[in-house]
Amino acid sequence: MATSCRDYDFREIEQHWQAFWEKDGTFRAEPDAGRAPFYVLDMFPYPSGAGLHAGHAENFTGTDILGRFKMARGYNVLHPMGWDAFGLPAEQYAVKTGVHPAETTKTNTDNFRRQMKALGLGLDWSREINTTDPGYFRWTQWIFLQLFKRGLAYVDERPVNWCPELGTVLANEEVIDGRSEVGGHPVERRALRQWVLRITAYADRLLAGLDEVDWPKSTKTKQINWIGRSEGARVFFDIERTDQRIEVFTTRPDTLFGATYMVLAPEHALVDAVTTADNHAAVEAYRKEALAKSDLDRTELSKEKTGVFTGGYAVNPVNGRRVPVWVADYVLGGYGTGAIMAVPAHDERDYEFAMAFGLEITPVVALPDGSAAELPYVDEGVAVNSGGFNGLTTAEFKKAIIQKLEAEEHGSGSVNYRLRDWLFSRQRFWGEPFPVVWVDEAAYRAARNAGGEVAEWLPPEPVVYEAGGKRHFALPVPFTQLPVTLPDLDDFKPGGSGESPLVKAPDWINVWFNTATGETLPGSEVTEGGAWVRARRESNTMPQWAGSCWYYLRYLDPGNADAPVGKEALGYWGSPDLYMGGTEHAVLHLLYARFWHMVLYDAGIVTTKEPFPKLYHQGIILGEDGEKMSKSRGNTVNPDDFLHSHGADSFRAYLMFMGPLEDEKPWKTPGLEGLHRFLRKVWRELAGDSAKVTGDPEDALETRKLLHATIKKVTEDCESLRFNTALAQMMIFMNHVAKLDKLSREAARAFTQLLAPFAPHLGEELWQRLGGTPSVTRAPWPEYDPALLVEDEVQIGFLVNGKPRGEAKVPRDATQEDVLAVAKANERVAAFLEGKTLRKVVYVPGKILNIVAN
RNA sequence: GCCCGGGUGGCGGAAUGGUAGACGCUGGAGACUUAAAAUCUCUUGUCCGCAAGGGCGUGCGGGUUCGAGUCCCGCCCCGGGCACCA
Repeated sequence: MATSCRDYDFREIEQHWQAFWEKDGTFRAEPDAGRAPFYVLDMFPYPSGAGLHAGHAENFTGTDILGRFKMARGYNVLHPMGWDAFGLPAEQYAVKTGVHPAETTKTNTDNFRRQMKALGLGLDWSREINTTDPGYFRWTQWIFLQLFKRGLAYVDERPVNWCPELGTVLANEEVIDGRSEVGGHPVERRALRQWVLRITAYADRLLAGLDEVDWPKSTKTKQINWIGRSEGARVFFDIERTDQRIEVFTTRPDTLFGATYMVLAPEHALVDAVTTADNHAAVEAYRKEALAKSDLDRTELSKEKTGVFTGGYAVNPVNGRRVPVWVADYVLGGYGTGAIMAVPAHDERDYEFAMAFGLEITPVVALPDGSAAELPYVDEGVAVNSGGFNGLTTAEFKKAIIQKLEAEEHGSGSVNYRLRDWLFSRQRFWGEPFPVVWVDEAAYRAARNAGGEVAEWLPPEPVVYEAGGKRHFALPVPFTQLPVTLPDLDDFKPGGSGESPLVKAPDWINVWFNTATGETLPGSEVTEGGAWVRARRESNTMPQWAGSCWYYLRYLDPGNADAPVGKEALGYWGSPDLYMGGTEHAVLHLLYARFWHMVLYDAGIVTTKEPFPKLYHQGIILGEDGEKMSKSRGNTVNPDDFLHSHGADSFRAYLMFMGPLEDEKPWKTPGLEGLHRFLRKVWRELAGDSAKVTGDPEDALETRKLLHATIKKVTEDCESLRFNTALAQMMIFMNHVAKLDKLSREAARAFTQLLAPFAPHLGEELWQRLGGTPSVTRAPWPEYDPALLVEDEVQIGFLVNGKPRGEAKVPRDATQEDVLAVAKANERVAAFLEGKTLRKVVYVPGKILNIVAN
């Protein structure tokens, strides 16, 4: 039943059809072998307290239009939604107010869901997922076990932002200019035990896979740069008077003869071994100072190079020269080997350092023509001062020197990555607990020897850390014991020692653990011996990225209790046909998710190498002032306001009409009013009291032609997500209809179908009023008749020497001679040709005739 | 500094190498109305001109082409990412 409103009462219409979709189950998706699947996926939102913002609305409207369009084209469309609901804001709110993060999450997701329904999004709510739901994170933990078992998860001491005043670790975004965002307390670097995932083991696959996906070029480039593969060589330099050697990575092994000193990063393990007694105090002081600096300070204060001589020397393996070893913070501990051979003649940083400290500079590369280059010269050239290698080009030299190094066991060809392993733990409450307990060595051996559930998930090498003179061994909480849920807490303040608030639940953190079955009991219970050992749970939680790394799989089979996703569901739906979201996730989320997908591929869970074959970014919507929306600027756009004042259909249509979906563009409320006017006009022409659709007249040829041109344009534009030009074409059609006295029912229905994905409520209402059966999304999409798009007469522009001088309609198949005759007869053209000799004529049928004359 | 995008009317934007500015907004003039709203009509790049029409115009400078917003070379500016990555 349509509504009975006489005017375009969008409030009544929108409510009515939202209720219909819910009752009808219009967007419920079930596998159907008879229909081709189409899976359209949005980056699921973090349900913040602020509610849906304009960017969300743009993102979800775009995918909704595509989904509805594909439904009408006969596809079985899956368009699901869910919540990336673990994360910092809910926890911070809990610390402040005592409200449990789960409660905040519930409130916020309810609000988001309400807003999405009010936007008229055709989503399958039966598949809604939430990363904080134990039924969901049970599988997040299971995937962690897969990583753990494969040796891809390990623990390491890593520096974090530690705020002594707050007694907590801070995320980078909580630190502003070296002080805590809350309270402005000083923040320092402090090494804490962390879980790390070995993403670097997949660096080459992550790089190679980019060739196989249809992604925006800029996003691929960002990932390529982030992975940062570089080819070069590892070279060993023996340290004088010790049996140790320093390993360096260089992309320019051809400059080895120019290595006149070496630099170790302050955190390098061999600093003590190299440093002589005389220099010990100075080196130690420098080291302390450097390590206290944050990454930011270390790079920002880097205008002048600093460093200190260790007093030690190493030996250049190619020429036996003694080279002094320095410590300087311009060498990064985390990249390469944390040590470099310095070639000041051919590296700007080394040059600057050598100049500052008066170190030797030996040029070993000359310009390609053999003449001396101005230093520092960092490009390729020909070798000089390089013994038997003189005269070789850079490329030849690289090959030759790597052979020599390998033969003499002083080095080898090598590949290095900028990509670091993924720091995977957070000292927070509101995240997935790790399915891990810590035990002593005896318990570890017991679990290993028991060969039970626990042993099944153990990695080949134990994961171990040392503290308080003891070694702690990680045991997996096996799959059968998942999920490991969060304990009840009413105080979410940090633990104070740098540990998460979870340590405040003594019976949760300290447990009895069964080394055979993996069962746990509260530590305070009296437990019999046998396989039961004392254990301490991992107190860290996983980062927010974890839940979002695999949610696209869970949508396919959200209720499955036996697997993260069933083979059948995965086989039917496959990968998302389109993944839409903002560019802010171009690197991290999309890289982490690809990494997990590859691990799941190796584990035989998924059958595709890449999770997201086609990716699209919607552009940022700026405030009315052309600046980024922000509360402090007061230029935010709240969808709720406009849904109420202009309606969801107008809001959606305007969002799509603003410009290309992927472009950054400013919001303009008068523009929204324009689209609202357009929809009102559609109502007036097709459904209002003065509607044109009465009786059933035959449309004039011109109207039919325009309708079919519109069907073609809208169809093609929907396929390629050019929604702005699709709407422009629909406006052209309506402008034409406005001039008519009557319009056929058939044409009105076809137009309604074209409009329906954009303005779905109005679409359903008109569709029913025009005699259709809801939902309009189930009616087959209109086809255009190509014969109607062929014009008998075409407009030709006349150009004289490339400048437009007139135009005329000519028969479609007119010859160049015919058209030239018409052009010459044109007054303006004739005037420009007067007194000139015709040199050349270019005729492009249907477009232009260019007469070249002088 | 390096790597990506992008510069078109008053504004958002449109244009397979083929008549630049579709469509929308804004502004101006008018119609309808007692009035307003709504709606409709005309107009709206710039300069010259009463007009017909003409000159100039897609960040700047060159080039290719019968023809360039579109392709090539060199700059400038804006946005984003990375940033001592050896």
